[in-house]
Amino acid sequence: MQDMELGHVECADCPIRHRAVCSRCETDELVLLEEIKYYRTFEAGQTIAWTGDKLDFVATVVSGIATLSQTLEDGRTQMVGLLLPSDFMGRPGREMATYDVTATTEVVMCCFRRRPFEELMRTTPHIAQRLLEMTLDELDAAREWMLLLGRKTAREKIASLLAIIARRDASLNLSKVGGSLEFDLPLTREAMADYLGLTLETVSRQVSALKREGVIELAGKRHISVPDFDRLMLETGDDCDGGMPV
Amino acid sequence: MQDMELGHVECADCPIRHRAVCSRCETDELVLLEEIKYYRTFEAGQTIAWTGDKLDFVATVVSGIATLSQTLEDGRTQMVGLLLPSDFMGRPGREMATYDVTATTEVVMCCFRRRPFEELMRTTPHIAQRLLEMTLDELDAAREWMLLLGRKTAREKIASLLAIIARRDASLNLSKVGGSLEFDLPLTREAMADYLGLTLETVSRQVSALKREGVIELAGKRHISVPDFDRLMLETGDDCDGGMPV
DNA sequence: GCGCGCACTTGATTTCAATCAAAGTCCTCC
DNA sequence: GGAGGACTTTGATTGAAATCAAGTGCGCGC
Repeated sequence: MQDMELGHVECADCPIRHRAVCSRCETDELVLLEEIKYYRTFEAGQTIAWTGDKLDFVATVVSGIATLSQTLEDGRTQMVGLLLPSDFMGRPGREMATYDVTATTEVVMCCFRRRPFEELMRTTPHIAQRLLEMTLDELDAAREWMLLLGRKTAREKIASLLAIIARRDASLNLSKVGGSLEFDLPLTREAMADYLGLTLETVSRQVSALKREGVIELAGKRHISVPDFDRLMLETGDDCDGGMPV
Repeated sequence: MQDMELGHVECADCPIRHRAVCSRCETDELVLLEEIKYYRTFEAGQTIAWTGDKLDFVATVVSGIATLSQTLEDGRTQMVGLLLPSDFMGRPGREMATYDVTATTEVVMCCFRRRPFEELMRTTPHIAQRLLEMTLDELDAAREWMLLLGRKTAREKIASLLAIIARRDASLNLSKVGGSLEFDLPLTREAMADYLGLTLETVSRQVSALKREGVIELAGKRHISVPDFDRLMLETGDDCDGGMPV
């Protein structure tokens, strides 16, 4: 039960910590959460919720990757969020899903029934504050993505996505080897395109270009290694003050 | 003191209601808020905060329009949010501004000193819940904007922006005349471009095109009237189920 | 009134990414 | 092992918006 300062709580059975829950009042909450929680598994490609569906639970991603996306009338789609392990899904106080939620890999979720969870929120003030913090983080991420979608070139978009996944992966898996980072892309070229506001052909071309120029190395289609993270960051167009991950 | 169900609270002096505050416990809060509030006026074009600045207040926009924007190293900028009257600005629990905040018109803000406001949040649980709701709304708006930035054409972007401003303006000012809506654009062509991820020339061209085709009418550069809102909505690419404003 | 500056418009050209089209690679299931 | 299909790459061409470059119109101060 370490890392309590971070506001995480380790669940009895889940391998990940639930960020939605406040550390200051953890004991009572854990007891309550244990009572209302259950697990669900979604297979790769399965739709977890369509926009407008009634969702009777909120959940934390335990493993796997899910995406949030929106679609225009004529079928153009834009991914608006990515759910990685430890991310929270669902809106206390909102019954309807606001986006299409899809499992891109097999996804295991630790679900909490909506009503009791909302009750818990009402009686445990810190939970709302914790959710507020998390939502503010999501909002920051969404706005950073707006900058990417509105102003970055295709190459910068790809580099940014790779940098984000690399950083996230490094902090979760500690897979850093020497100065290089390795990870498996959890997304198809099409999903990357939907996330970046590009076509899959453009994604493929830019990935090839980054490979050709030695910014990244590819083993197979999906396994990527980044020999020099700073070099990759240079391609993102961002301020590079963020520094190395981990 | 009507509209209490909406979670608004009417402030003694402000012409607008503060959405940040919960209606259920309004009396105590109002007393406290009165004690820690003060007004600030920013002139058109003035920067309210730069990214990274320490902000010792949170605030509600009373009048005028402010923008939130982010910038890449080489100066490309993307607006990531628009603050209209009654919108809330600032992050409880976060000292630093995450974006550049700029007044595009003269802006009057009703400010609350940070420390007492955060204290109020701690002692009044409903405030965190109210802020959570508002932040979720902002997140939805940001994600809708991601769809616009990533997948819409220039024409659709312009139509979407005009529809949003028209709808918002109609609900605030009840300026609907017959079947048509009229409003003044609060943004320059350049600001519109920054919001939509376009250049100002493209904005100008597309506005001209919509005018030429009778979708909108222009009086001067900034005064717009929309003879048929549904016609405008057709140009946005969205589902048109949202219907007429007001 | 006149000139100045700013916001905006319009035109010509270029460019980056989309689109259209055809292979190539890898994996699974017979 | 080989056929089929999903995913990916690459090439040729098109097209939408950016860029470069003049202009216009309007308000304001002198």
